[in-house]
Amino acid sequence: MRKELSKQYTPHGMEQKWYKFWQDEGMFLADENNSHAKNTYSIVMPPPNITGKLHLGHALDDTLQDILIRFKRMNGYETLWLPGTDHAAIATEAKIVAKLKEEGLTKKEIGREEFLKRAFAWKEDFGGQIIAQIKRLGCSCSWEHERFTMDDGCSAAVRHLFVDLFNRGLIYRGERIVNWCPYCKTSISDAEVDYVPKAGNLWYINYKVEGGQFITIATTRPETMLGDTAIALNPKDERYADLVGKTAILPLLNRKIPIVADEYVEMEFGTGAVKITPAHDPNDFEVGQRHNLEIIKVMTEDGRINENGAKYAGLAILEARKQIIEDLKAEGVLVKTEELEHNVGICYRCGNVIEPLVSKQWFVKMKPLAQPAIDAVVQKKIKFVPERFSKIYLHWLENIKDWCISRQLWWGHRIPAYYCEQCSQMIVSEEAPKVCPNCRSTKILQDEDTLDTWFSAALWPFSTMGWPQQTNMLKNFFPTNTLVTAYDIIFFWVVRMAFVSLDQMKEIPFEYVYIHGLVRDAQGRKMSKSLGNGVDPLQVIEQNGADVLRMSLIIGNSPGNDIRFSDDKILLARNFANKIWNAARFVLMNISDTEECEELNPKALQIEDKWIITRLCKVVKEITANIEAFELGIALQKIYDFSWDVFCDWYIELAKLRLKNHEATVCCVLVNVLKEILKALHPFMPFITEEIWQALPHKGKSIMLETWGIHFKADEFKAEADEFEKLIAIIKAIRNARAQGKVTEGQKVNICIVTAEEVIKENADFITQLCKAKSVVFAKAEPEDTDGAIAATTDSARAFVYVTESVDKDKELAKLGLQLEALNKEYLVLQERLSNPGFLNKAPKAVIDNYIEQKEKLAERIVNVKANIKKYS
RNA sequence: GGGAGUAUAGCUCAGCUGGUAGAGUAUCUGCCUUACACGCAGGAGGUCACAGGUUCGAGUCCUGUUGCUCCCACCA
Repeated sequence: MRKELSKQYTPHGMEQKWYKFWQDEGMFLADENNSHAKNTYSIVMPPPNITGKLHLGHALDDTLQDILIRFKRMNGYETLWLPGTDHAAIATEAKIVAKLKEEGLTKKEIGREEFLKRAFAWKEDFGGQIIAQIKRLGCSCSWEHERFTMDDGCSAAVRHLFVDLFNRGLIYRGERIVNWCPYCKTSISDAEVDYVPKAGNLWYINYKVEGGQFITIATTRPETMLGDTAIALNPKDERYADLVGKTAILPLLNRKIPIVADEYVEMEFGTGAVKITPAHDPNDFEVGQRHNLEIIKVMTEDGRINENGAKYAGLAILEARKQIIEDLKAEGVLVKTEELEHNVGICYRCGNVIEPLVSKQWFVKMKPLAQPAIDAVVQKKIKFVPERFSKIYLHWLENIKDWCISRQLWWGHRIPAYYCEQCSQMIVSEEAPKVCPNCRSTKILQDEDTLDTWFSAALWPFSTMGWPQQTNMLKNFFPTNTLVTAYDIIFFWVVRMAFVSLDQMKEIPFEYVYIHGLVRDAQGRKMSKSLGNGVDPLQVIEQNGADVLRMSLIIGNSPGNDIRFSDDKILLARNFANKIWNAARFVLMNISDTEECEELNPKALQIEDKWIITRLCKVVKEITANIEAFELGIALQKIYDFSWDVFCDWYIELAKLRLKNHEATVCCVLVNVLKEILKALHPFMPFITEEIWQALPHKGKSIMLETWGIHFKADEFKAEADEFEKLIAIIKAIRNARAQGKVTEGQKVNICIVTAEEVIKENADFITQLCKAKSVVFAKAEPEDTDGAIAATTDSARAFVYVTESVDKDKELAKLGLQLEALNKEYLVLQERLSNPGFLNKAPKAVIDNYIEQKEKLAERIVNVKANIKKYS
């Protein structure tokens, strides 16, 4: 049915309408029982966390995936795009703690149970919001399979994995140095520590050595000396050769500590002598292990000095530092103080300084798990796009340390380890034991800690498909085909999915890892809350539509590279949407209600039809290859260029001539080419393409279900299409000549063309039309009279443009008079509105700005018209 | 200290396997030719960071230098 389209593209309304339609009609459904295994395509959506709103990074990530999944769906694949949300342990817990604080409450006061209740309520609120926002973007996820990292199935998978790794000796519990955040009161993994340069001091302190000598050490953290259990020197350091093996006296506490030799000490730094605090420094811990040193913890978990710190006990770290410096000065052992800028580890979540400290934690033994994950990438079973990111992945795995998986948080998967209160027996099991297998006691407590968020995230590609059950979905859709994610998440997530999948499934979790960059602001800065430079994607959707947001994120985007998001891009996308919209409007205005344009009759085609079809086939073929190679930015650019420069600027202009006679073939070509453009564009801009599609005569239900690719044979008309380019070339040259010769639109010209090309001679009407000519004649040789003519030359033709008439002044003046009148009227209307206080107060700012802009443009035009009137009178 | 990216029109960036430099925007000239002024036609604007090399031919490949960005490690 032919429908009227409004003059300008307005997305409002169409998005909800079509999204609901697609979903109601079950178009996103993945048939998990489909056994045509070769014909399936699956993507696992990186689950957004439930702490916040959709940001542009998500929007980009999800748009890329939606393009791929829609493309594959149109290519006939059974597709599964499995969505979900992540509980984001530490981040969510921090938010809830902050909210409690507002109410004057603490975690401990309300207790674990109540805390979890609140956390789940939070999930209901915000988890739902982010899903709604993803739908708003147009993402065609398989929503009936939506998952959450802490739902029953995923939780069971987590316990299964933990128990399995534990039973195989790959999970152990031990005292190790961990990164401790005194604010979040939990350990965090190495990857969660950020290092920032900070101005600090390097203090030089004399330690007395037995026998009366002194040895000077340098430190940036003097308070840790309370836990010193040795001094270390480099074995090659001749300055101190005689000191190794002797005993030093720790100032303030007067503890006797050994002097040891260790390669770790750099002779050039400080004095070449290092105090060793195994409990509070990762390197010192290792030195301690090598030399069998005592480990003395002097810090509490909330960042204070503990009872081992003698008189300093109870002081916060910085207070203790101050006091200790004072006391060292008083004792006369503080030799000097230097300023030193050094890197300080901070918690990636709360920004507070990390204190390394020894504590009992759960770890995953990484070496045996890492190797298969390394092999998978080396052997190109898992392929990174762009390839260079595999280096980051490999480098990380080759230097991996054991993974600390326990967190002292409440929000998360509780560690499935249980302790008998009576006999201290530890039981690790998927289900909580009722009685102790050792002493039959029923007093059993579960480990207080929860697991690192990434422990459950590592299972995501298959826990979401029902693992550890052997489901049909797993059989048909696992391993998944593609993972789309940003490069900043490679260590956190990609690596962990890889080794867990290879260990548990004996298969890679995905074949391609498509890495995209970060979305930055117009100045290239990271978008962040503190800078306030974040662009809210929802607002962009509100103002311009999801299609425009999607296009502005994809255009000019190449794999792995960051993109800058700017108003220019939005404008580009909006203008393009409007262009397509109007091209469709034009086609609809020119076809009759009963037009049947399903099939093209090759015999009825004119040369320009064959030309556009050939160009179309070529471009669709290229676009297909681009999408398959993940070059989505290029693919979209090609659709843009073809639609605008080829279809609109040339074919529609050429078609106008034939449309005067309501010729059926040209209508048919217009409709069919437009349809092909819409199909190619659909993965990128799903809503506008569906809206237009539904307005066109068609048999299908939705453009989503159309088959990708062109129905015509690509090379059939190639020779004629090439011929046609010659006509285009001469038209361009003549237009150029007109402009160079300052021939205005109003001035008619006669054109004489010398050419041997039939294609030019036969299509003189097009030249008349597109070059605004009065007449076009052909000559065998260059005309004798070329005085005043402007020449235009191409490879195959030479044209002479004669300006035959000067501008008819009276006619021109009359026209300009009318124009001026109309413009003035329009101007007055705008001015009136803009001086109306009611309007100014109530209308949205965007509307007012638009009016002001329009008014300015009108004023400019009025000035121009007035100038022209002056010119002619 | 190790590694990676990047350097192309005033600005923001494309440019895949080497073959006559592209887009958007800004700018200049003409246009309300009614699908679209969110538009049309035309123009100006680039030693493709620098220096070498391979090649008949290099923005593209190799080596080096410089600037910017990022990642990893680490600084007692």
